[in-house]
Amino acid sequence: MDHNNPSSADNNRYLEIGRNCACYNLRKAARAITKFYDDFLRPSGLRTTQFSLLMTAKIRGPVTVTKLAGLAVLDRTTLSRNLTILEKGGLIKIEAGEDKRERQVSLTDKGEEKVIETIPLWEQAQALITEGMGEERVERFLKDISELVSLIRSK
Amino acid sequence: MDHNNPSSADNNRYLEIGRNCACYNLRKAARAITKFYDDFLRPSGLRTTQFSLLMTAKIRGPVTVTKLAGLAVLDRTTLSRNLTILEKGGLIKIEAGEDKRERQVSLTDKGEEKVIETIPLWEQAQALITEGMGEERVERFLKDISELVSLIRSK
DNA sequence: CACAGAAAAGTGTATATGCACGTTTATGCA
DNA sequence: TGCATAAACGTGCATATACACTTTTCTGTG
Repeated sequence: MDHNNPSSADNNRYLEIGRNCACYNLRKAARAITKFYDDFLRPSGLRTTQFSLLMTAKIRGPVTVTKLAGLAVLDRTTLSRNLTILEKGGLIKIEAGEDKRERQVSLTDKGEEKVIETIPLWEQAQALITEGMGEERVERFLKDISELVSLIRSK
Repeated sequence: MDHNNPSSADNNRYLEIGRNCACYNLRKAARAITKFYDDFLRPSGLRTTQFSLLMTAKIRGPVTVTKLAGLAVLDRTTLSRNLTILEKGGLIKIEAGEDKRERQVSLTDKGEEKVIETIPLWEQAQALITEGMGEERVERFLKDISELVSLIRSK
């Protein structure tokens, strides 16, 4: 029972925190899966963050920065800098709206082409995850994630 | 059926990719939950990343940089920089090992105190997540996450 | 209309993240 | 023993992330 080590109970407590912490484990998984997808996407020159943003801008664009940030669960100022990179790469255009405060984001032709070129790479990564975990489980997992985000946002 | 819009089928495809992408949704959730925990931890001056690192170093320390990186699913060079910040804050110490290439990481007394001071803040955040999702579901979710990470690492 | 306040966006600063590459130290084999 | 190789770590660079603060523009109300 380790009577000689007064800190062993504490240590178990710490281990449990590490095992149970939703934030720690979610971040860990996000790092791992980001690397996994990034490795597949590398030939395209896009990172997953950039690919996701292009996809969202493609579907919802033209869209304002604030709206896009809400959709992507991203801080507006973070998005602002991410967009700058894509704009420099000629993949998106950012234009003033009627409301002069707003900036409307949309894909350029080059951006559209890049998305089309990258989708097959994404599919390779996604397929391996789906095969590995099983389709049903992935679906359940994504549902859990989605509800977790809703929960957090409601607090 | 939207016969006038030749791209509507494509658009549905894009929407589906966004809904199904494990990477995108996991990253989104990680951002949301990081902000959630960070808000609770703020009085401590620690971010969740730092708290997690201190906890891991506390449990496993003294431990080498490479080993710690493996435990935290973190690139070694990322960890190296994260550790520098904690060292400057006086929360950890990094000492040369017998093997002169290695650097042994462990908590300082100040680091130990900081962990103890921060745990109640972490508990507040964690409790809200557990209550909101339900204990069983959180457990299942963490299990899914853990197996996803194992799956990725096996590829 | 004028002005207070809100809304949209950007900047300064700091942390977080990982790839490519280089340096130091240890190890194993000819 | 000497040298090729590997292991451990750090640095340069670029992207990702968010908070605090500022600037520009709009909106509603007296």
